[in-house]
Amino acid sequence: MSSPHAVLHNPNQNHLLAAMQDADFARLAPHLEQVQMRLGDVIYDSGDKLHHVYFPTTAIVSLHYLLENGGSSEIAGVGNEGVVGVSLFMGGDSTPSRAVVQTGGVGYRLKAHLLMEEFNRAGPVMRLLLRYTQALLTQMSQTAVCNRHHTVEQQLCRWLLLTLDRLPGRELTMTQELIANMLGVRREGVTEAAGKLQARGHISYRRGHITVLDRSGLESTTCECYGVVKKEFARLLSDVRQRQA
Amino acid sequence: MSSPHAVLHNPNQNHLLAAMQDADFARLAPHLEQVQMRLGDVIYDSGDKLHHVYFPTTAIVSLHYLLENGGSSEIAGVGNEGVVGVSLFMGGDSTPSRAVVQTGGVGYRLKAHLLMEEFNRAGPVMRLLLRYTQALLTQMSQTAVCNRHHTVEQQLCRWLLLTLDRLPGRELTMTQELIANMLGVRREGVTEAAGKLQARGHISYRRGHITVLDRSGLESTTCECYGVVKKEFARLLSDVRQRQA
DNA sequence: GCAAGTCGGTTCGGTACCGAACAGAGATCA
DNA sequence: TGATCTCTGTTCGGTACCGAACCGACTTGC
Repeated sequence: MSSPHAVLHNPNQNHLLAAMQDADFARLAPHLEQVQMRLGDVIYDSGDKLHHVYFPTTAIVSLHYLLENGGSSEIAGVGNEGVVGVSLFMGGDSTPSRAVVQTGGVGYRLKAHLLMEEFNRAGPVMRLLLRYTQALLTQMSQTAVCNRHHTVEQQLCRWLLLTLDRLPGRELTMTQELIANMLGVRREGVTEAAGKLQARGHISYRRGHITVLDRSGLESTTCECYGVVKKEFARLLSDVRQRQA
Repeated sequence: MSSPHAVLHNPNQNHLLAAMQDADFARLAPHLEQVQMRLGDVIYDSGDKLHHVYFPTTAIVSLHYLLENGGSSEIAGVGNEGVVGVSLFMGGDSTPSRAVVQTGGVGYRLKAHLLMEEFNRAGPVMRLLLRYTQALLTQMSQTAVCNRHHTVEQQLCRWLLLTLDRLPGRELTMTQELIANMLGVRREGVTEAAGKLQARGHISYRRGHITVLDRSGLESTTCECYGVVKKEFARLLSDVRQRQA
């Protein structure tokens, strides 16, 4: 913490790390390694053995699945509310999915065996990580239902809101092509949906930059899935104490 | 185990129970309560506090999500390979989903606080349950991707195969209407897909009874999702020791 | 053996999304 | 300034699935 910029990037910007009790955090802190996570970086690929877990602060990571025929879909997203690599402590060393950086930024990583040592104390840190995993599980199942039943426009709103919640401002850097990959639809579908949202004054965008003008407009257009996920995250992780940076 | 039928219904028919070490199982066994699980029974509903966990042996339970507009989808299925109620030990007392009996049969239930006592020993039982949850997580994410990218026919094959794997014979008692609810599609879609499968000689059916005639035919028609889920379950739960009944 | 209920087959029009292709506008860099 | 690349807008035909409706066949129970 001797860097003059330490206050700008701090592990406590990650909600899980901030929620740990001081004694627990103190054990881990010396081993937290700040990493730049660049757009497109593959944190781990399908079947990879995990060597680290990542606690994003300003970065956002997308958990993806790539099909044999080239199609893909986002299964869940992980930002400063969570951790990338839950399969490590769940006991499978790997998953059939892939984790890609969706919004560049900073995160903190921890060597796998150090996290496992902490997890195996079977104390508050373990319970926190399991509660987070439960919330992740809700996000995944909601995605499954949403993919089946809701329109591209609704899903786009859901995705924008979930992403916005993980960012400080109200602008996101993201092309329609990339969003299409996330949602598992064609780019044209995103263009059309985004066009409608812009026409209604909910967002404005230009070449890879989307600005949310009317958040409540998005909330009224999206499906119930956004609210369910948010509520479940709040329910499961609300009681956590937040250490200040 | 004094009943003459004890050998017909035994907790060890559930793979998780059978995989426990003798000492662990011995602690739980006296508290395992055999229950008849009837088609349509709601094990728990969205938001319900869990009082028991259920280890199905011959029954199959479907984890469902019911949308505001009446639509629904299966998120995952649980048979003799698993346990219903993972959110208990994951630390949320409830989930936003619902668990419904999809195929009637027998299961064994355990009071919530007894499972938690065992889980909190942080030993092999905990690790087993977490590994199972990881496999469940794979099933859910695969469902999400499958819903987006694959045809009703492929998904029907996936569903038939996964259900078949949990049953002793090759016949399942299930109307097309119920299957449609599982997959989150219209009944007509299931009728059409099932008709094609029957025309090709893969299955035959009549009024609520489906017989699989050519398993490998289904396997060649289904999408990759079936294989991924099966492989992941095998990978995560293969090393378990099976106690004989 | 008849009535009532359940299950499966079929049809029709409508629509959301796909796949491919192309055009223009903004960015980037020589 | 012009060449090139990326990102967005638009079009066209095709298709998988939806929503509603209806009918026949089988099952069950009186």
